Amino acid sequence: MTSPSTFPAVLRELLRTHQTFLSYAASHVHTLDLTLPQFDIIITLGNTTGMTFKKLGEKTLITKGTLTGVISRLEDKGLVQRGASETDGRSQIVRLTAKGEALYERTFPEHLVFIYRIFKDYSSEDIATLEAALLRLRNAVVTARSDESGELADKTNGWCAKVKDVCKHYQ
Amino acid sequence: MTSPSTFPAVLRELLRTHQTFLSYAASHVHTLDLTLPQFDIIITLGNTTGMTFKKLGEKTLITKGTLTGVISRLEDKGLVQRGASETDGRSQIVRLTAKGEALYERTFPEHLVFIYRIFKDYSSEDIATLEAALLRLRNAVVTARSDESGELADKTNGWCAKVKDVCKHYQ
DNA sequence: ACCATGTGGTCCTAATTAGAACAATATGAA
DNA sequence: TTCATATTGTTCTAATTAGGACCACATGGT
Repeated sequence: MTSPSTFPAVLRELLRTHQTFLSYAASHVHTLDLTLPQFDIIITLGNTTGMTFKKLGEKTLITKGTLTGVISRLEDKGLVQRGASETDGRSQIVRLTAKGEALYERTFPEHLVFIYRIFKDYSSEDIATLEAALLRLRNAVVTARSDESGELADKTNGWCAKVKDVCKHYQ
Repeated sequence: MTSPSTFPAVLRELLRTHQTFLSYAASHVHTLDLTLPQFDIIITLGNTTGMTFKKLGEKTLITKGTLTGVISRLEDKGLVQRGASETDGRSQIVRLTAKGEALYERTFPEHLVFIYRIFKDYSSEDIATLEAALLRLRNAVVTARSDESGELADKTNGWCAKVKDVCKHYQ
């Protein structure tokens, strides 16, 4: 428990940090004439014999509807190629082309170094701690989401009045 | 310093946590027939006499180009209104309308409770720790970004070979 | 074999996003 | 004042995003 006026701050910070990091990563990726999701696909497919749309979406956190477009654009650039799955008639296997593989080999280490600079002053424990803190927050969200069904209406009615006062002073 | 194979994991976790949280928050906001950025504007404008586009963009982390569209859509819904600034001929002041104010009063406490459920098992220190960890990461990104100019080319060349080996085993 | 149900990808829409170009206004130096 | 420069908000474009509808194929039970 904490004072209600403080907890949204941590979420703002989550958004801010997320945005700052993405902007940093993008500044490098854009020099390769790729968008961040596109490069994410290249990285995920690197050193791999290919992957289903479903698995690719799970790894990169890209929704299937979006994924179709991203892959198509990479296909237009000649970096990836689609192929039919041999075991499942519905599935498409996405692979890097030779050109895509070459791009990966050439740019991924560079990108890794670029990202690595962020953690210059981090110890192993620092990173582990940060990751654990993020994981905990994510699990807390998942828990809240699963608790949501039905209970919310009951519990919040009592709280609303109390929180309403706090809102006046928020910000 | 840490093993290079581990640090991208923490960034993946940042993206995953961010996405999970946004999806949770959106599940509530969508019941109000608003998008997340739209509701963010309503919240930011609540209990306020209005705000410049610039300030609104800084608070909500929405780029000015995007902001114009978001505000226009909220204007169409009759929730906000634009007005000229009296001190600066370039500025537009965005305000909640009476309808927008009413929506804010009615839904913000509800939303706060909804978000609050996430931190059910967090102590004050837990939240402070999390926020500090995020802030530190953000500052680390900012530092890396400002160190970037010129130095990168020199330093990375030596590292690339070393990192290249690691990449083989990554994932 | 047949059918109900579920799953994998594609397509569509409305909205957001970053980035760049642009017009109008402000600001400060000469 | 006058001019160079910076800032504010709008507009435009290409890409991403979530969500839903849809089709083709899989799977399991009968």
